[in-house]
Amino acid sequence: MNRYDPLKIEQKWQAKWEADKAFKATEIDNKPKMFLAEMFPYPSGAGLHVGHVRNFTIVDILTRFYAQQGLNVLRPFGYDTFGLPAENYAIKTGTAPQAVTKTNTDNFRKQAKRLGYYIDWSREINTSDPEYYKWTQWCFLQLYKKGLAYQKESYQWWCPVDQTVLANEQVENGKCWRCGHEVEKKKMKQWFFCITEYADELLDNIDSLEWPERIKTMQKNWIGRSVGAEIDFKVKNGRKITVFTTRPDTIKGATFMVVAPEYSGLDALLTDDTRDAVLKYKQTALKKSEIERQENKDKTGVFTGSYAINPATKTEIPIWVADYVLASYGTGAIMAVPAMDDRDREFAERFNLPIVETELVDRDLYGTPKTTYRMRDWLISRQRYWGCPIPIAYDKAGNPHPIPEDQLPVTLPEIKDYQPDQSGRSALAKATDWLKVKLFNEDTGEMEEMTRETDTLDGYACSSWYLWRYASPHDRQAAWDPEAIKYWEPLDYYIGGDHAVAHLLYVRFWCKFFADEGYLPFREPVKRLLYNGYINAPDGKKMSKSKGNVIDPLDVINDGYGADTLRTYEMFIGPYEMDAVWDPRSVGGVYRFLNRCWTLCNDFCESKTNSNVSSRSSAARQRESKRAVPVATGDGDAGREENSTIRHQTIKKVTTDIHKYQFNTAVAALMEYVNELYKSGATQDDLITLAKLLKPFAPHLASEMLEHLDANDAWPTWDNQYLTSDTVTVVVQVNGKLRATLTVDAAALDDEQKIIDLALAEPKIQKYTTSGIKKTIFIKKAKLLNLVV
RNA sequence: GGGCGAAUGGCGGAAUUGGUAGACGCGUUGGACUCAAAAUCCAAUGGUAGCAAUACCAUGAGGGUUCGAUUCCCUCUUCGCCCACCA
Repeated sequence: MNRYDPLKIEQKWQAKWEADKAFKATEIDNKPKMFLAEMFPYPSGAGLHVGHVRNFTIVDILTRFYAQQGLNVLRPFGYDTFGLPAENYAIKTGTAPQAVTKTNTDNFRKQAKRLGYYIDWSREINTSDPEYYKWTQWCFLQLYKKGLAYQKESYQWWCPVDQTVLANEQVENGKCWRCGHEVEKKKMKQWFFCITEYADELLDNIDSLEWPERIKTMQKNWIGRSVGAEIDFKVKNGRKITVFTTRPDTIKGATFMVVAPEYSGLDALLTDDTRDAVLKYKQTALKKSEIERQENKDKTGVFTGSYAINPATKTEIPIWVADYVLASYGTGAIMAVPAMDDRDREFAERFNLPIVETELVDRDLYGTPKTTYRMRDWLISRQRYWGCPIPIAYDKAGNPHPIPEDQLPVTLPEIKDYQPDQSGRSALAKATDWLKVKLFNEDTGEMEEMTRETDTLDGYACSSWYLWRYASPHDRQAAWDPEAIKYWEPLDYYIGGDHAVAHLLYVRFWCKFFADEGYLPFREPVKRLLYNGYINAPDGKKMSKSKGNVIDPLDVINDGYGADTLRTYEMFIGPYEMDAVWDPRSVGGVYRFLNRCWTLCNDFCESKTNSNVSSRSSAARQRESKRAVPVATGDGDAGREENSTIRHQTIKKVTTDIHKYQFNTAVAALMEYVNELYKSGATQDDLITLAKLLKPFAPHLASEMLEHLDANDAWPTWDNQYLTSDTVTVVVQVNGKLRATLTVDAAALDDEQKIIDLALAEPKIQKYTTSGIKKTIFIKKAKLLNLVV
């Protein structure tokens, strides 16, 4: 007898898949397509972790499920390789990020193959490959041409450790998302993408997406649309202050105004008496870290010395400066209505400002309707080396000029010292030869030596279009091929457990932009999004190197469990969208299940061979009769009809569960099936069905079984006629409590009176019905009778 | 402070257009096989009482609707996530 040897089986099939290029998608086909992808990983030096395996396995199950159903499936793979970890490693060790990236992607590829994933390896992409980032730069230039990539000088989040600015989305609780250090505000000229241009559409389309509600809500919160009005307040010195408010109807209660410390018109409001105090306040406010602002919400502020006229009441109201008003939201100035707004009231009470009850006026009486958003434009400059160079150069006057498209890519120069220079610029500033570029200056009409931009693009820019690159990953003529796009896109399934807001918002933004430019025939890039939960360590805590509680998936495989057990276990661990805790002992349970599948198949094949040999020794026969696993053979076998029911039940359960992404209960159904086959004996049909249903989860073992059984992997279908049985169990309740069950012919369900009579004939029921029956309730669908006494 | 979600045996989790609560797995206990162990196989396994049939209790707590509630409604507790001085 052959033991289940996962390592041997998996090696065999992985070699075969590799040699056959088994998972290559058909380019463009008449067949219906199915395009699936995980959120491509950042290939760290540590290799795949169990979270990757959970994510990739969900994609793999759906991919294989649809492949077995005969669809033309595309499941490519890629690496998000630009970013700080590789660069910081380069600074520390002097190893080029290019080399580190090569090592890490090679390792990721090897490990993904070791897990048996259905990946079209001919479509691998890598964001730091010049062939790829050439087109990232092309995308930038399209946005630039339309004025949606622009430069602006303003206060930005700056991480002093990583020496770079950060997008709003990359500041978490006042700290850098990468290194965790507190961020500061720094006034800098930076590049932005004008995502706010699409704010309304990004918000309005959310409801139409087949995405988890949680993610949709997070995106809505992030965009944060407020509908209100802008109102001009005349200042006594002849200027005006425009405020944004969602409650223009409360204007009569506006008893003072407040501007942010960074408010651009602040200086003009100051008087000689107030100037020193206000400037001192401004300085303190700018130095305050985000953390400090969050911890101390006591209102602070100072009077500017100026007054404005409330256009509704015509009264003079004082203008204050306070840091509870944000420069970056609305106009950076507010009308304060302490009678209506808690923050204004708190401020008024703190500084003894008047609070007057207000009667409401018509919303449009004093202002013009205006909508603002919480979302800001996307800051894309990074003062780092290991990123996609921004294809811009500056002339002598400092004006930016785009690098012509035919000169792309602007490749990263190879350098020796990756440390950013101390002036707040990336290490690229030190690549003196690379910095110089001769370009035609359209302003002067002459060729001119210009200086390249030394900022690189936020990594999120590189991942904002890779889903379209997958359609034609090696296209040298264009970022993506319109014909391939038309066939494959949009993405049918996108699966991940991170990037709920930033990445998923950016991809949607670029999609709408390129749709407007005529490059994409759709406005939403991702039809269905699945968001899987984390896997925590056996101690219930988050896995981390420092805590020493990391489970390495490759260790699990190499300990002898194999990839099939690892994959199936991670699906069985719980609902895919919930966080889960790794339980080493439960891994063994899944291994036992696969072992039982193997044993059933192996015993069946052996007994089939043996039954053709008439000269079996009686000892061999005796040995066999002691074996606990019965094997049903031949069409006339008694177990056959019985198995048809559970076989078809299992097909239905597994198929519908996969459609509902309930992978854990699909595995449970397969376990039940195997348990039943152990009891009643397995026919060839049973085993083929089992292998086919098992294949998305444990593809190596299932392939081996199908080979032994001489069968293909076409997804089985169920026949409803096998799902009904001749007899049914009817539940009999008294006052809603289970008191007895009846076994009756299925036909009897149509005869309510007969069921009642049968129930009343039961001694167990009679015990409870001596006082007479008030009412009977029979639910045919639930096969349930309730007697009310 | 606002929003969303969750709470079921010793553990992970099943089951909801309201209809047999605890599928499946882990763990535990007993047994078979073995010189022995591992592996494998079989059986039992929510709690309390009982030899048993069985009875009562039980889905975070308390109310409500209903013939019937893990499922629907109200109040509360705890935990998780998101947003948070956004005018």
